[in-house]
Amino acid sequence: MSVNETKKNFITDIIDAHAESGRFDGKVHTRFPPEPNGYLHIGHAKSICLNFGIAEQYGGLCNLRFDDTNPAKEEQEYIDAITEDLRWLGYDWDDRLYYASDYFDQLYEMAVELIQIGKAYVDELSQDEIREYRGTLTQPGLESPYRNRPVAENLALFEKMRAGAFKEGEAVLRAKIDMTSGNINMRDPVMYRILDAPHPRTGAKWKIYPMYDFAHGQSDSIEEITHSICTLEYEDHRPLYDWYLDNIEIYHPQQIEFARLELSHTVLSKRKLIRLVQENHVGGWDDPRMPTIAGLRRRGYSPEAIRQFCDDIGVGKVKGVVAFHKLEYHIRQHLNKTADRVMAVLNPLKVVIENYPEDLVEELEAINNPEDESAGRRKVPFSKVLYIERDDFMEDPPRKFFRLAPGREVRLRYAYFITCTDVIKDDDGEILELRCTYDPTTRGGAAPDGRRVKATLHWLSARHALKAEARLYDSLFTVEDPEADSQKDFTDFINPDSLRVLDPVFVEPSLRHAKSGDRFQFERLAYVVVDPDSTPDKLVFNRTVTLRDQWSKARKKGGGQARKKKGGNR
RNA sequence: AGCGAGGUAGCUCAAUUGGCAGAGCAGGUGCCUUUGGAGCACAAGGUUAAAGGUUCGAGUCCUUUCCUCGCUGCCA
Repeated sequence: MSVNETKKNFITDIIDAHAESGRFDGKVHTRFPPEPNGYLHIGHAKSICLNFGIAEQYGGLCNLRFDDTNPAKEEQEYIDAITEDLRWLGYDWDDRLYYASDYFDQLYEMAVELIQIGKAYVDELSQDEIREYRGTLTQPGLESPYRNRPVAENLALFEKMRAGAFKEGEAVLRAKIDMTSGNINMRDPVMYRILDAPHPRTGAKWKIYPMYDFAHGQSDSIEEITHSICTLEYEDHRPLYDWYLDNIEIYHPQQIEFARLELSHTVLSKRKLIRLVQENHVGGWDDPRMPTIAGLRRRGYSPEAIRQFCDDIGVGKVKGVVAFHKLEYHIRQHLNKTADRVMAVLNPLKVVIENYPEDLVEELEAINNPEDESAGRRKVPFSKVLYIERDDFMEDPPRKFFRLAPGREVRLRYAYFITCTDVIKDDDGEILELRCTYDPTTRGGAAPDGRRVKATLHWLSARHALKAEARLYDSLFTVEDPEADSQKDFTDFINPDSLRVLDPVFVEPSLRHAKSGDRFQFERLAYVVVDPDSTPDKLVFNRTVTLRDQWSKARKKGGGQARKKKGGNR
């Protein structure tokens, strides 16, 4: 996997500056800290590539740490899925798999320490009262009446919280910082709350759980992380991150914030993704239309393409929206080099070669991947009755349509030149089949007399073709930003044609033993992947992405009949 | 209004830290082609949000203004 070793950005600038000043002895140790409350998505991939990538770039290490401080939301299913996706993306953390919950005992001791030095207190204000006392963005907050309890009382109360003597919401442990701070995170933030929920890892041992802010920095510290990279919305939390570390007086990593990925034509918030799943707008977390890693995998995306994409978009502090077509660019780029070409006909039109012998079957040689000679060659059977794509024939073709038409000659890829001699229709005028003749001297697709044709068509021998199912996926949303309209719900913009199932379609017999996850290019159509729903009797193909299509682009622009604007004013 | 962050090509990012504003993608034009794919070539795209200042020299430093985003969970 080629990674740009010299890729520079504002984070590497910071790291280089640290190396210069000697702050971390030139060491680089990062971590990827997902909360196991959902599946990983393409936005996480950016963070993953960043954290693991930077560690690799500097010869350092990157830990995997599950940020599991809220048992009300977290599940083992997500831990397993996240682990699988990370491995699939190609990352490895050796034995450095950690959980914030591993540190619950130490965190508790740190809290006790802060109480002892008078910097934390047990507050018995209700949740609503705490909100009122907090003040607003423009007005300072008020100190809680419980703020100045004696240390001994705080210690006893905190112990009672731990022992389960309070119910949820009856008491919290707060840091004693500054209720007038312009940064609301510093207005005596909650350190511990009571949660009456079993934890996936610690079970019923704890009744109190640390908040993110009280767990994250110390976890980084315990693991001796040097650079704690997170997204922009934690900028306001950095003073608190620093405050805990400084007051507990332990090793102090550097938090650095970057702009999270925004992608057009999709949503990336866990809240919205979970709604797509729960409201059955999609088939699950791994639905090929989902921007999750599992979804992209099932869609046919490769780890290489995702990593290249992340490398391409870079990292900065400016929020922006990356066009979805950029992701598509990278998967095309990778699959063009690696995917074997095969022929498939999605919408068949029967073609009878009138001058071809009735029972003859020829095995014609086809190139598996013109971009990769080592992919080798295969045989494709040719016979008298064929299928071609219905779109590849027009009875009355417009000017720039180069494919088959009455009287016109085209090439069948790797086979022969054929000429359309007749169009057979039913009573309604629907085209049933085409009659053609072939030129035996053009076997393999080259004309000895040097004459040329303007189009090359893919085809299948009708009696050898395999039936299969094709799932044609398109963008899940019809608009660039489904969240832009505050009057409407993002689900209002779901594309009703985001999945079109074609059954049956026909594919060449060489595909008989294709396995789930195998990726191919259906020549002239699309890149596809074999779906896990496939059975030995019936393959199911998911369309990953279409090929770039100049013809349909030209057609959209006005059928190729370039015409000058009237009026002529500029 | 308070605190914080940010504004470089349509989009995503660079600019050797004060020294000729450059790439990739998208869009455009042409070439080539046994995928209308792939590939190749070329052109275009900018008042660096704005104004002022320092300087031989400013995207970069200073001042002011404008605009965008985040923050008032016992979520992360």
